[in-house]
Order: sequence, then C-alpha cells, then structure tokens
Amino acid sequence: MASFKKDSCCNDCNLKMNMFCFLSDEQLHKVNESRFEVEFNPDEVIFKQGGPLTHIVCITKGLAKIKLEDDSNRALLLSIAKPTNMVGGPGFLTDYRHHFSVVALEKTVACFIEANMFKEIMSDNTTFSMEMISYLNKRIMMHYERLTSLTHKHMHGRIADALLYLADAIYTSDSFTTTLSRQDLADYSAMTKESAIRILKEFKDEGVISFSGDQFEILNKQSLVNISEKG
Amino acid sequence: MASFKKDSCCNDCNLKMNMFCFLSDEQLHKVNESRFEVEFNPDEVIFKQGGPLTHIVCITKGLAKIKLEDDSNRALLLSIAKPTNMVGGPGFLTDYRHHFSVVALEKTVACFIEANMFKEIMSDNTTFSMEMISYLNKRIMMHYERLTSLTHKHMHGRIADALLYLADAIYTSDSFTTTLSRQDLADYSAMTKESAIRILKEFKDEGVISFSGDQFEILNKQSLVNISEKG
DNA sequence: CGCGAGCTTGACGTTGTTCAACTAGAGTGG
DNA sequence: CCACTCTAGTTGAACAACGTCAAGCTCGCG
Repeated sequence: MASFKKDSCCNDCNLKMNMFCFLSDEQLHKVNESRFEVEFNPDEVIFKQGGPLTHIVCITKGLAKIKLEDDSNRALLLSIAKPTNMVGGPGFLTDYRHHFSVVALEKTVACFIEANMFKEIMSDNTTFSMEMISYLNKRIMMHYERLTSLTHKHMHGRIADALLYLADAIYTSDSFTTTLSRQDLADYSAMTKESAIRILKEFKDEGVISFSGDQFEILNKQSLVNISEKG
Repeated sequence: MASFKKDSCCNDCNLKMNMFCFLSDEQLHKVNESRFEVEFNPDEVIFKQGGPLTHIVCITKGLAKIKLEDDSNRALLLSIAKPTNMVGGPGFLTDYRHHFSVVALEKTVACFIEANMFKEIMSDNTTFSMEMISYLNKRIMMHYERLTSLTHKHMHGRIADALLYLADAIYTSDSFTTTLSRQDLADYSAMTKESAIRILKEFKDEGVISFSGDQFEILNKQSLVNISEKG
C-alpha cells in the first residue's frame, strides 16, 4: 500500500461520482482539503469488515471486491467496485464500523474522504443527501436481485448471473480477461470452487462460453440469459 | 380493505417512527394534511411488487410480510413489518416502483404518506434526510445478515434464525402464537415447506422448541443460538 | 529443475427437493 | 346433523443437486 501524490483537485477531477456534481465549488474545495489517495496492490485489504469506518472511499483506478465474511471462513462476494464507485458502507450514520471487507483485485487507487466531512456536507446540501438516498436505494435493489438469485436459482443460473455481471457491469464486453480467481467466482455465486469449475466446463462444452485461464468469452449470450432466467 | 377514519393528528401520534420526531410542528402538520389510514384484512395486499410507488407506508397496527417475488412462482419472505415500521422501498428517489410486495398477516392498519411530501420535507430538513440514510443503512445491514444466513447456512441454521427472528424481533417473547403459515416460515428460510416442517419436528423431538399448530415456544434458546451459529 | 498455488477431475456421501399419499380441521350445503 | 370439500399440515420414499475429499494437473517462478 503506497501513499499516492495528490496531483489533482476535486473541482476538476473527472473521476468523481455523479453525486459530487451536486456540490458547490466551495464544498468540493472542502472535500479536496481532507481527501487523500492511496494505491493498493492486488490482494491488499482496503478496509476490513469489523474495522472502524472513518472514511468513505471512492475507487478511482483498478477494481476491488466487496466481501461479506461470516463467522466461519466462508465469504460471499457481494459485488465488485470499479472506478468512480463509492464504497461507503452501512456503518455511516449508524455504528461507524465496516460491515464488509474491500480487497483490491489489481493495482487499485482509492480516494479517502473523511466520513465527518460527508456528514457536514450533507447537513448543508439536501440535494447531496437525496442523491445519497437514491444511491442507497439502488444498492438495496441490487441486494434484492442477489437474494433471489442466490436463494432461488440452481448453480447453472447463478454462474450465468456471475458471467453476465462481469460482462455487462464490470468489463462491459462479452470478451474479457479477469483477475478474479475461480474461488472468487464461486464466492460470488455462493458455491464451492469445484462446483463453479464444473459448471464453467459444462458451459464451455455446450459452446455457450469459451475460456482459457483468465480469458473468458461469451459465445452465446442469449443462451446464458435463458439459463439465468430458468434458474 | 376498508377506509379508516383519521381520528388523530401526527403531532400527537405516538405510533410514528422515531424519524418523524425530527420534523418541526409545521412539517408534521403538512404530513398530517396529506396522510390517510387504511385497514387491511389478513392476506390482503398492501402494495404489490412492480406497482407504482406513490406513497410511503407506516404500519400502525398489525403485522405485514415483505415478500420478494421472482419470475418463477417462488417468493422470499424478506422481513416482517410491525407497528411503527416504515415500509418505503427502494423505488423512492429512483424508479418510483415497488420492488417487493407487502401483505397483511392479520388485521393491519397502514398509514399512507405521499412520497412527494417525503421528498419535499427532505429538501428542507437535513436531519430528517440523515435519519433516512441511517435507516436505509440499517436495512442494508439486515440484508447482509440475510444474505450470509441464506447462502452459507444449512436448513437447521436457517430455521433457527427464523425462530430467533420471530421471538426476538417480532413477538419479543420466547412463547408466541403466529399467523405465519409453514409456507411463510419456509419462504423466510428459503426452503420448501416440507423441509421446514421436518426441521421443526426435529427441533421438537430434541426438546429445543415445542409447538402445536400456530403456538410456538422456545424451550432451549442457547441451543437454538448454537444451531444458528454452527450453520 | 522442482516447488507451490491455483486449477481440474472423479468418486462418493450428504443435503435438500419432488412427488404422492395421507391427516386434521374449518367451512358449506343438503 | 351429516356428508362433502377445501386447505394447511404432515410423512415417507425416490431422486437430484451440491459439497467433500483425494488425487492429479499446469504453469509461473525461484
């Protein structure tokens, strides 16, 4: 984890989330004062479930996985954060602790903004608060999709969902090279890595996808969508 | 579903959520103007997933189940709303549609408040917005618990979770009579009703709980907690 | 060259679902 | 008052889905 020089100012940063567009120049300036960037190497922990939430983080470069860890050693990969995603967490305005861990998937730069600063700005800028509510509501919708996918679908449907998520939401291409391990794919789909591997192989044998190592390509997207829908 | 007379005023209502305590008298008055109450019979739909979100609802009497429905006919019982819980939904400030259904479990009174009113109040009361953010964050924490419970635990652990939820959060007693069907319990725990019944019977045989029809009693809570933790 | 981490495969056992049959209680109409 | 039906609950047996375990593989890296 290397400290990163602050070579730019929020006011003309084009890596900031849409939400920040609702801040006044003065407010952005305030954010800029307190913020700092940190570069993380692959597999480094950006923050850890259970730890104190003192900062809100925005990913400005790279990719990071958001992991729910339970008392046993199993983890659920909830989602993946990519540049200009905010990674706040439900500890904000509640218990000020992290409820998930965030781990870099590749060289990743994160911009740290003090949680207090966030709070201050909110008490001053209702548009910003309302954007935050809107953002949280969208996260909740995502949770609903994950809940029904993970509880009601069979493994084939869940792997299909994972592949569609990567292609559509993360890499925005049907052909991508990923830094996710097979275990990560399994954690995203709530199954063992052996099961994930078996289903991937089946999809490959059926010509739905092709892959070799970390390079994936979706050959028949419609078929993948069908599998996802049929569960 | 019978219309219900509005015999009280928000200002001195003691059924309102904590959140509303941050409103000024004037704001509460405004809420009072537009709100109305409706009484629902058991099994009546308070609102339906997919429908338009025009109002935020607060349960003032009774109990209602919050159900996620998927494309197949399966449902996931996400949680149960009881008096003074707000049932808004992630459609607020986003797509203004409902993302779950709410169904009365018994005779239930719901107080309807215009979503626009909510929005208006938020744009001039930042404390209220921040309370909303805090509320949403707590919901998200609940989703995380449900996600890990439902994906990582075996059926025994999930049924234990369901029983603990009912005893601790809903009926606040280790002995309760419920209006939830076995199917509802199964939907809460993401399994078939046959499986739910079998596990309940096992718990009964082991002396962990006792039940007859809709009357349940937790005999050995510690044991139930252990089962929940071990998955 | 060989070591180790992640990946892959197969055999096997467990967990959970499906299906079908049966039971009990709550209306309903004659 | 007695059939009759309807629904929720219950049980068992067969089956499919999924996890576990153990072994072998591959490939980068010292």
